[in-house]
Amino acid sequence: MDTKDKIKVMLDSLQAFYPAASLELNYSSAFELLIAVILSAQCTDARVNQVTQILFKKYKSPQDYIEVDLEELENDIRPSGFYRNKAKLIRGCCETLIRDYESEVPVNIQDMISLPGVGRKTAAMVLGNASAVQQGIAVDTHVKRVVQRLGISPHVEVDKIEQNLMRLVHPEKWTFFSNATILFGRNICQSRKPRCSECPFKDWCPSPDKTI
DNA sequence: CTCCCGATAT
DNA sequence: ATATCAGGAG
Repeated sequence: MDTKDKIKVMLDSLQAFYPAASLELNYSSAFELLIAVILSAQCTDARVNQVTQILFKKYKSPQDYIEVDLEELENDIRPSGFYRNKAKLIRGCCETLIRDYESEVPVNIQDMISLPGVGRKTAAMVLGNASAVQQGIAVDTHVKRVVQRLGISPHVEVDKIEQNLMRLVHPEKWTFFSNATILFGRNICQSRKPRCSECPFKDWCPSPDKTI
């Protein structure tokens, strides 16, 4: 089966499995999602939601994040891990939003990745889910693992994998593909103990039983 | 490439 | 004990 067919089969199955694939992060604006995605690095959604439930009541705007002491912000996001890094990134991000973007989250990917703490994965995820703008495919650890196992992209660099996927998937489906593949990677094609017997692609997957 | 960080699954 | 979890910066 060639790569194009794999993508086609994949999209069909994912539509059936996850007809309305969405994120499991809680947010009520592009700005909140931006903060949530920054916090989600190397951290589960459940924990991020736990943190943001309190955080979003206290911090409503970019200004709110730069007015408190850095230590206070660190303390407020501590359970998400990497809290010193993340606090600094959030501060820098909010400062840039205020200075260059009138406190609004940009709606194109070039502007997004200019923000401290925002790479293509975060940018694509925020744009696709909160701003309904599909300018990239969020290649996170799940998407990377799934497409590697399925033999869809030979690359190991996420940027190259993304470029590859953007050629293979119609732009209107970029966000769906990303969201659904992440769910699939979390629920079926897991990193540690993949549930290959339940996988709709087991007949042609070149990496049966967790070889990657 | 390393570092940042802590909780949880295995 | 150790690998991993919705990464990105230096």
